[in-house]
Amino acid sequence: MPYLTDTREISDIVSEYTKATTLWIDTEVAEFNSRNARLSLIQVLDNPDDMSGDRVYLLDVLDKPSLVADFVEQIMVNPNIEKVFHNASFDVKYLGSKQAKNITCTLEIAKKIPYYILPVPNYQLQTLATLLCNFNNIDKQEQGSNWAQRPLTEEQIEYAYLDCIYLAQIHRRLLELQAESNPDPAIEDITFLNARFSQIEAQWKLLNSEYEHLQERLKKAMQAQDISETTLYKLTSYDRKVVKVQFSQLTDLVQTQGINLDFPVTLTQKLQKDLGENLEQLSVDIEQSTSSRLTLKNQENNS
DNA sequence: GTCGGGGCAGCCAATATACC
DNA sequence: GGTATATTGGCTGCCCCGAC
Repeated sequence: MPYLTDTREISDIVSEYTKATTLWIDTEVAEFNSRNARLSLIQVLDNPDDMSGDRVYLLDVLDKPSLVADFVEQIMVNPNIEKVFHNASFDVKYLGSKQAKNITCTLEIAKKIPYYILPVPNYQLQTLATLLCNFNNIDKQEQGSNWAQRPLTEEQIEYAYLDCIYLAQIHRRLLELQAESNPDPAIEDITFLNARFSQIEAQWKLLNSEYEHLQERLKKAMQAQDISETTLYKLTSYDRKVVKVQFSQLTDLVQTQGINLDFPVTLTQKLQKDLGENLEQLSVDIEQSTSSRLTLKNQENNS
């Protein structure tokens, strides 16, 4: 886990990375909760098979904006290099934001995989590393540590390089699960899907009806007994506000005040009926769409 | 043909979740 | 604490279906 602080050495390795096709990247941000938030470290792994950490380079970029700009220009903006992050939007915000191209986010991949294929309580890097890749004893205490201090502690450096290792391993497993959860519809086994779907539908109806019923009963009971929290659940409520005005009053105001206000209004079937033949005087925009649904066939006709 | 209920989808505001 | 995105729950519109 080479830890580079020398500007020249960092520039050299960044130049090397321009030849890569995929990089697994994490960052540490100093004073993240202030207006002075700035990059402290950029950790880069260029070989996902490395578990030793030898291929994870820690680039110390604290208060070296020209190095960060160089990294953005050579790596982040380059569409030929895939950059893999966990919760990419957070890191990318400090690394070129919208200019960044070819970004992969393991958090987004994970969330798109159905729960039954990836049953995890949350999608934190630590959780995925433990449950998906069998890493144990992961310490996330350093996450909130002082990344503005120099020198960094051994624990901070250890934490920083391990995150890249976890990231690459999680990414690999997620790609496998993603492939499993996205079969080509053209070659799916419809007989199998029919059987499995009808099999779990019966169980689902039974379980779901109890689930929804219990949820309603629990909510009502907690409200009635004025209990906002149990050992397992908390009940929150909020006031919603909907502001309404008569359509005629709104149009009058817009006309008399000369307000620039124009937007499409959905003409519901009722409105269309109310407008009658007047509808023909309007240049309406019609959006067509097709929706499909699956219904159980009548079992009597099915025999 | 009309009416009403149920299922589904879309919209919106509030809230939760990731990261450091 | 900042920020982007997803989720949740209420509301509404639309369609289908059964009853009359």
